[in-house]
Amino acid sequence: MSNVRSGGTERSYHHGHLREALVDAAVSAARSGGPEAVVLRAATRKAGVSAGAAYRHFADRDDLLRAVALRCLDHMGDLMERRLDEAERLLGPDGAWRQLHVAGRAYVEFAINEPGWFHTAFAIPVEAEPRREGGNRGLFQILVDVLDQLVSTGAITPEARLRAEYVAWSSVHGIATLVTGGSLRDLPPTERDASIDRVVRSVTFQVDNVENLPI
Amino acid sequence: MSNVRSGGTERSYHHGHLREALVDAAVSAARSGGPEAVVLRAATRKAGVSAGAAYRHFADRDDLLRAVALRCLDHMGDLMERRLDEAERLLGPDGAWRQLHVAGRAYVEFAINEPGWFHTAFAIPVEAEPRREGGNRGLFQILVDVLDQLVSTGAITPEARLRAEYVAWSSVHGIATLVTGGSLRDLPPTERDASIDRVVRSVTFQVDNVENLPI
DNA sequence: CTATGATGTAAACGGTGTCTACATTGTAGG
DNA sequence: CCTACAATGTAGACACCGTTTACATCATAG
Repeated sequence: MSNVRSGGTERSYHHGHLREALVDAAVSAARSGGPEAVVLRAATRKAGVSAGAAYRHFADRDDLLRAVALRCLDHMGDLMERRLDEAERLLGPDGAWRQLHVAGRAYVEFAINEPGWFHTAFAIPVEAEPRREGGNRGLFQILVDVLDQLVSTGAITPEARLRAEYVAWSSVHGIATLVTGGSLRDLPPTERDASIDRVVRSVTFQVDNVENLPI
Repeated sequence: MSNVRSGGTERSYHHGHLREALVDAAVSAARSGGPEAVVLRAATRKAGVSAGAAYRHFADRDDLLRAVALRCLDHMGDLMERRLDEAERLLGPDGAWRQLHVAGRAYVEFAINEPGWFHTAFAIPVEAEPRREGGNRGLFQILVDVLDQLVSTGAITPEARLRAEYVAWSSVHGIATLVTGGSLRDLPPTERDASIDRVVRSVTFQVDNVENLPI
């Protein structure tokens, strides 16, 4: 069990932490190259192990990709938790609205600063809600909590709360994907940021209003 | 020039319409398999031609993928034009709002009925606005036109028009990707449809309101 | 009718995911 | 303490992929 000495490259026949080593390598590759950069053989090479060894820990490439996607989602959740913590915590409806806004901005911030990880996070479907390893609640749960607070502070009615997660998530996820590699990928940065701001702000109206449709 | 007789499989040394044949094959594969199913060698095989022949018409695989993506975007534009034509054409603001709604629904309808094509359409960046081959205006232009009508009919103010394409597109594109293969991929169909409806309807408020933000 | 450019072929290269038969090792039970 | 077994890693193969190169065939302009 004591073969992976930090500082020495020697290792016995068994690696010891191969699974993590493979995920580490793949996550690092995905950071710059996105999901396409998650390649089994490259990961085993970086871990100093033969190609077949990977199959002792993953069923196939998609299985590795899923593990990598989970890590990316974790990083994303971490940033969102951090941004929510940093935001001064107003009480009442204004505070709840502010949280929704901060969460949305953090989502897009992550996508822009870590496009490789962002695209990898959504490159493959991942089980509904596998137990979080890290300390964060997970993207969807964060959103749910924020929206619930909107109701409990009286900012919106329970009717408006219905399916509000889909509405909010769609907007933010949409602008994030369009702006990072999507059709809006080469908007001038200032125009890009203004658009993001406009979208994130407009989520308010999507969530708030629920009647009086002109159609 | 007369070697590809419909009905006979014989063909002379030169194919005649190889480029189109390759795109056809790849588009057909993408329909069921998405962008991953666009593979050069498979396309050449289906066209009855050697692998290298593809490089007389495409610089590399991505070049073929781009051509396929263009065709997918075309199909998408066709559906949207059709749905807009079918919708009874009210005059004034109500008609303009209705057009926006119909366009949004058609976008998501295409994504759900042709997920392979939908994902392929956005799998690779395609030049800003390459001249449309087909009869349709292209996704972005359709959206722009619809939004412009919102202004000209007095449905919204010119200030609300600013960057409205990003707002509307984000919502619709977001729900479309989340629901087809994304994190919302296995929502029960009725819940899924209700969510889509909620999102598309809420675009109205995003576009309409532009002030009085609670934050 | 012939030279030339366009188009297709054959064969090879390195890379990939995946499988199978085998080698090594940690460890639980005698 | 030893040994059988389960876990883990290796070597080598297979089929497939994208891409390149040298060559073959053909349509057509002059």
